[in-house]
Amino acid sequence: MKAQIADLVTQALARLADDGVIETSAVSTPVVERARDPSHGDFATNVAMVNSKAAKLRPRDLAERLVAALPDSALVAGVEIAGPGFINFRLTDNAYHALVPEILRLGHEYGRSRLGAGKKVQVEFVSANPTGPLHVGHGRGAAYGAVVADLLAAVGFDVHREYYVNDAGRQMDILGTSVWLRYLELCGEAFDFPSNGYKGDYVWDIAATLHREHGDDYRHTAEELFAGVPADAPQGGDKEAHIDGLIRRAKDLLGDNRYRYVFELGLNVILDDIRDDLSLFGVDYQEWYSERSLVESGAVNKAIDRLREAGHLYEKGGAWWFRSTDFGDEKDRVVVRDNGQSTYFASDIAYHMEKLERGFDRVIDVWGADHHGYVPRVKAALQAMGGDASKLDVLLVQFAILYRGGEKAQMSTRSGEFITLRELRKEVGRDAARFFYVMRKCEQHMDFDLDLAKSQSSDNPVYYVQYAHARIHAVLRQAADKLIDVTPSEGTHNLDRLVETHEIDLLKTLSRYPEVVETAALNEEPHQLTHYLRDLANDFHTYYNAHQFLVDEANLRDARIKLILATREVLRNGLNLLGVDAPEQM
RNA sequence: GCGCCCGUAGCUCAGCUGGAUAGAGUACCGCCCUCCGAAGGCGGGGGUCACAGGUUCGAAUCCUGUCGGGCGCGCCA
Repeated sequence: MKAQIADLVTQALARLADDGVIETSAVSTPVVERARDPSHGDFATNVAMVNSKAAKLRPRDLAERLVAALPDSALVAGVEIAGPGFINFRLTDNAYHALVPEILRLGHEYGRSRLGAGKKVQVEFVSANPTGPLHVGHGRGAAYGAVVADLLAAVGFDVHREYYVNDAGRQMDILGTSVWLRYLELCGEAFDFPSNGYKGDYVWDIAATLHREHGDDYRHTAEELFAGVPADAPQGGDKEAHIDGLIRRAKDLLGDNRYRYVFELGLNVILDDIRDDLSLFGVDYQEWYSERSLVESGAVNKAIDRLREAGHLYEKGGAWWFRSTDFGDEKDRVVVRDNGQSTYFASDIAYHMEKLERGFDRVIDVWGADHHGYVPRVKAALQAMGGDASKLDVLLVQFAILYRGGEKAQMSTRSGEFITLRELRKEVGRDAARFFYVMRKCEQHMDFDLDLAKSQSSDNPVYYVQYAHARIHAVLRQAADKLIDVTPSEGTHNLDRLVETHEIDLLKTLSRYPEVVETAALNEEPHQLTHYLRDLANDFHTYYNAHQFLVDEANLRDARIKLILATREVLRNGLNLLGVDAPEQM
């Protein structure tokens, strides 16, 4: 609808250009916006003000010339010049009526477009280390990334959702060793658990599985275990040196195969849990990309060699450094440690290079805001390797602070650990969690009110929107009870009966939906959709209160039923994009 | 100290990338079910857009500085 108005303006501009009033080259593409104030009509454009200099006319004079040059359109009921030179368009009711059969015909396609023209976009999100269950901090990134991906798909991009699995590296060794240590405790060995080990209950669970299935096969004595290991922090030592020592002992005592078995047991159990958790949260991926596969395929070493050959590496203190400061980073970064191990950053260089090589037109990373300092070095590496760093966009998601009873609730009361995503889902439900997480723009710190998310009242925006959908179904059920046929008539039949203010307002809101999806997608702003759906639900509830739908007069009833069926369609489409259920009953 | 993000109604937040008189929800007060679900609707009060400059026809929005809050500045990931 907006595009149709913009088209009229473009034609008017072209006419003026033909007449030599303005130079074609100077004409900027017209910006047509929804009028904020109803008294300004439905759409407004500022072209006259923007182009007044190029036309050497005062804005209002140019506006008059433009209005005179506008082609006739059945959509437009009136055009006015207002304020400093705005051109306001008022549409006919018929223009809105025509929308209803279009929405009913398009169904779940209404709001979708081919704007993205099938361009390949990768969205990588969550990518939490598989060293424990997802907690609520990951939840926002999960919900946000999933909706951004779905929005991009809705406007015609070819979207590839990916989870980068950090299954290599020191943290995973710490996990594997933690599992083995808990296993040894189950075998009856007594010792102090390392202060830097993973202490969550889930580690016990994995260890118990190992013990149940393999008895004492993996047992070694505590004395063997701690032989030559530096002291832990509580004993006046260093916790990092202590855990590294234990990892070394685990590898030595178990040998490659058995160590790997324990390591993979821990990895697989946790990864399965994460997959399951995300799937129940309505988050699905096309690919789970393994960091270890990058290491084992040699891609990481290849990336390092490539940087070295291009002269971007230097040796200092036994380590290899990437001169990222050449590309705007604050300081240089280590890619190979003095012990010969490549860093996480080295894997990430290889990974991001590989993303570009896979042929994505655009690569989106969704990261927690605490990683923001990491962005310049990744972009620096891509540049250094000759990649197009502008294809990479990193979207930073701020933390969500949970509140319960007005108090901060970051810790789980039971375990004393961070509240898991699973616990959140159980407490407030998937729909509320998904909706709340994307209600705010990502760079905004968010207060997540658990009590509100749980409440089944109009205060709760999720219920408010879902209720509008359920209410429409209640009307249809009511019609069925009264044996009223609600099959909509063809095309625009009877729609000229929709003349009430509430009806036109609702139609206008319905017409906005494709624009909302488009801007929400292109700006990666799911919150625009949540706000829109609240508006739409509000328009519907207001209408519902003001007018009866199942009236005796068949033609009017048909028109109203068609309108609420169209409303149902848009509510459902919008909620679907958010990963929220559209219930028929509540 | 340096870098990134954020300061808008009592509270939680929008504000369509520079437009017209700054908007919602919530909370507070007052109304509305003989009527399709009151999980709803209507009305009311409430603002120095943190502060100070600058850019221009026009600034909550852009630039600079100050103040306040969050995060980051590892041979961790």
